[in-house]
Amino acid sequence: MELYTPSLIEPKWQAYWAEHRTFKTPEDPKLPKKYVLDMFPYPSGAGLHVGHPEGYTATDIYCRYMRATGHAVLHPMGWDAFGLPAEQYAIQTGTHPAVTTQKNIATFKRQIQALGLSYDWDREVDTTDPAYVKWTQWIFLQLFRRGLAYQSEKPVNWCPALGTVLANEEVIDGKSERGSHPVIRLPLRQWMLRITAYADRLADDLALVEWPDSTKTMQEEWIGRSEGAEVKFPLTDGNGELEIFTTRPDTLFGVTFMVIAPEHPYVERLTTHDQKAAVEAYAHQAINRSDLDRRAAKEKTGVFTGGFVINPLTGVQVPVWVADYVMMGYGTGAIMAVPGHDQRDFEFARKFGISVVQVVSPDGSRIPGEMAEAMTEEGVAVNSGAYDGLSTGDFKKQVTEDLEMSGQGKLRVEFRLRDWVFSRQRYWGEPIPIYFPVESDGDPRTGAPHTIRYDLPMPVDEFELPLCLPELEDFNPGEDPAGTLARAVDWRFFQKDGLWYARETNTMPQWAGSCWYYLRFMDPQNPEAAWSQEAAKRWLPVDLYVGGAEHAVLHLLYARFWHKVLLDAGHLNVAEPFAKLVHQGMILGEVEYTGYQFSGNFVSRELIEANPEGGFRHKGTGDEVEVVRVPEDATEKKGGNVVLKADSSIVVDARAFKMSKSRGNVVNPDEVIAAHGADALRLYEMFLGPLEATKPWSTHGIQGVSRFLERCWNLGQKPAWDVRPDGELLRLMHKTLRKVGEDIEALRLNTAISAMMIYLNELAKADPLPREALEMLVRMLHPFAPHLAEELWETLGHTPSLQAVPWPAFDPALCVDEAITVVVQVNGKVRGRVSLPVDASPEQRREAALACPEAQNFLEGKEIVKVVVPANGTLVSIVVK
RNA sequence: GCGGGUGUGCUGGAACGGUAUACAGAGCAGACUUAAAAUCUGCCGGGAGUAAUCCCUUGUGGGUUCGAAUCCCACCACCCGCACCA
Repeated sequence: MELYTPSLIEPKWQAYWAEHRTFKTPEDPKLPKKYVLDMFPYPSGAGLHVGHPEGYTATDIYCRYMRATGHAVLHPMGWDAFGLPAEQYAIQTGTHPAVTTQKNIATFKRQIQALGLSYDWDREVDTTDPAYVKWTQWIFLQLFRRGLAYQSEKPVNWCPALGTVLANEEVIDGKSERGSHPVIRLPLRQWMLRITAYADRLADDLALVEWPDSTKTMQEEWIGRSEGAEVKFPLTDGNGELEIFTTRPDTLFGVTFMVIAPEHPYVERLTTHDQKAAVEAYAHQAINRSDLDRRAAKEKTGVFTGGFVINPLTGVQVPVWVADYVMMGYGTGAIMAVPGHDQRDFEFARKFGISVVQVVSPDGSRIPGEMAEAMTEEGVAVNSGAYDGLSTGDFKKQVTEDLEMSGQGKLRVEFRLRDWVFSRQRYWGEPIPIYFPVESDGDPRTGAPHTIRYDLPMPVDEFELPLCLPELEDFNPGEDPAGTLARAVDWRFFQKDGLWYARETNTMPQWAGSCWYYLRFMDPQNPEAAWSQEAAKRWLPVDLYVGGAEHAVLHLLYARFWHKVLLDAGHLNVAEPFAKLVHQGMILGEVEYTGYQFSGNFVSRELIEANPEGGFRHKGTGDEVEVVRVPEDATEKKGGNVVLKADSSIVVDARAFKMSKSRGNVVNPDEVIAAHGADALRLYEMFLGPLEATKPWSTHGIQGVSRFLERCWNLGQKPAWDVRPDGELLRLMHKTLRKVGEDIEALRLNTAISAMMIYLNELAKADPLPREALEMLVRMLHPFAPHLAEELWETLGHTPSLQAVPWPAFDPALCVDEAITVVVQVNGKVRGRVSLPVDASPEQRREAALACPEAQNFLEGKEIVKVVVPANGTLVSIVVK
């Protein structure tokens, strides 16, 4: 008998599929379509990770099943290939990022192909390919023409030493996280995309898609729609008014002060002479604090401006303060403060001794004396003049109408979502296809004095696209905030009709390419357009999109935004790009056991706490303790804890961690394939648990599926006979067919595999082995372990490919057992079982249950109160007293 | 702090409100073998009992129900997201 040797059969079938274009997307328009998409990877230098094949295998199984059930399947793969690591590597080594990128793509592609994934490789796209960049830039121009791409001078964290803009997370105490270089808040010219113009539709249309609720919620919260009122508070000098936004206009009678952001344009106007020095010092200090610092501050800070405004409803003069808990970027950058009913305002009032007034009550009664805490819930108005007694909801509606009538306010909807900063001062990204006139006395390339008119952006003509990156020797960002490309003067400056122009030197962020790759896949080679109308009509929306939850907001929100813009521009026909979304869970490293030691002696887990400065310490003594790895076989489970075998009073930690290079717990798919084969890796990752769950990898666990595949192989080598399967085996075969099909459709791949294992266990006992029953196993196994299935199919005397064989149908009549076992419960406890024919009536079940001998002991001498016979249940419940 | 999720044998996990622990892994025992590996067979939540059998068990405590891992309430632990958003 031949041995199961994955290393022989897997390359054979991979070559067969490639040669025969087995997974080419069918053109036949009569077939129902399925567009199944994986989030394409960034081809990093580290190569594929076992996390990648998880989602890819799930969609592969789904696609192979869908092809076998008569669907035209579009299942493409490509590369999200612009990005920082290749550029960092270029800075260090001088290797052009394009070279590194192509090398990494080749590795990724080899690894993905070694998994036997059924992609239509004729549709491969690479975001760095000029033929792709051309259309990314074309989409940018669509945005620009529609006024959705604009420039702004937004203050950003600029680090001159590192020559780049840093994210807020990368700035600690005003210094760069790496190297502690000073970071300054610099207003830098940036390209922005007006995603806020689509905020409403991005929130509303979440109702149209079948996505995990958690992801929908995250997007909703990110967009942060809130309805409220804009209210105008006139300045006491009669010279204008301070506009605020509030979601609680019903608390207008409780306003005891106002707060404006340090950046607010009215700061100067409202500040009195006496307060000028204090306000200026505070504002200067606050503006230079990074957002992170501002957030980390526990205590409220602020300064009184000396100025007052008038409450439009009460006519009372209200003092105006400057405080950094109010931000310029949201609403109007100014608030009415109601300390009685807002936690932040309450804290501020407490600190600065401002009075607190109650204007909402749970039941209409007033709290005697000072309020001890802010009451933020809704209720009934008190202390609010003519509005007293109104519920919060009615009050809001009424007062908003009243303010609108008198021109003092109006309904307003605010979003937390901000416009998208779309430019990067980096090399390895798509150039933004914009140029500007240059006022110059000579050749600006040779240093002639010149002024770039950034206020007059001009789009590059479409026929000139793609606008490619210039060649550079040095990829270092340098000190010029205009970006790396500013140094490529021959590329940057050009002459047209005797006038000088300068190209935009910022590039697009990595998100750009991934915003529309699913569209290019529909028509990837089209030289005339980014995609054809026919392709869009045929394939959109994506029916199933599988990828990590880490993209829940950013990528998925950006892509939806571009999609809607392109829809409005008439290039698309469906409102949402991704009809159904599934996040595969993370695969963690192998479980690790860690103990804590102080001067060589183990200390039990419960005596340890995290040290605020990092590391761990003894709770009692405060001594720093050492974290040590403990081998698994030195531990055992006791009670709810894992303890040392040597000393069961020492509790240790047992948990799995995210795979990371630094932890050294990364599992390399190449090694797993070499040891067990791609089919085993595929099957193992699917068998591990539900697709969406976070699961730890276990080296032992792969043995189980490996054995299963081997047993399938061995069975396939045994002589099969042309006898019809019958009896229990036949019924099990049909039940398994049904379950496997249903489970694949619902992506419950772990339970589909266990159903096949059960079927195999039964099939292996059959003697003689019925050919049909064996062939069904091979056909069911095909989406999961395609190499093995193709090989067995050929061994059984069939012509490849198994992919062309339709999915076998099950017979519902054979999916039920011949006899049913009815469980007899007495007072909710199982007391016996009776066997009855399938078609036994409820009355027969009831009688049989009451006659059940084992149950008699529990019925004797008792009064039967009730007998429950559930409609389609295999159970009878007897209640006695 | 707010929002969401998860909690089941030694481990990964299974279970339309209806026989909890399917299917695997690890472990133990046996067969085959000179031996080991591989393979095959059996056992495998805890407790009591010679046994038939009984009692307990799905993070903890309540509730709804003939019946709860599943539904409801409170709490605990862990994970993820957001975090002065007016």
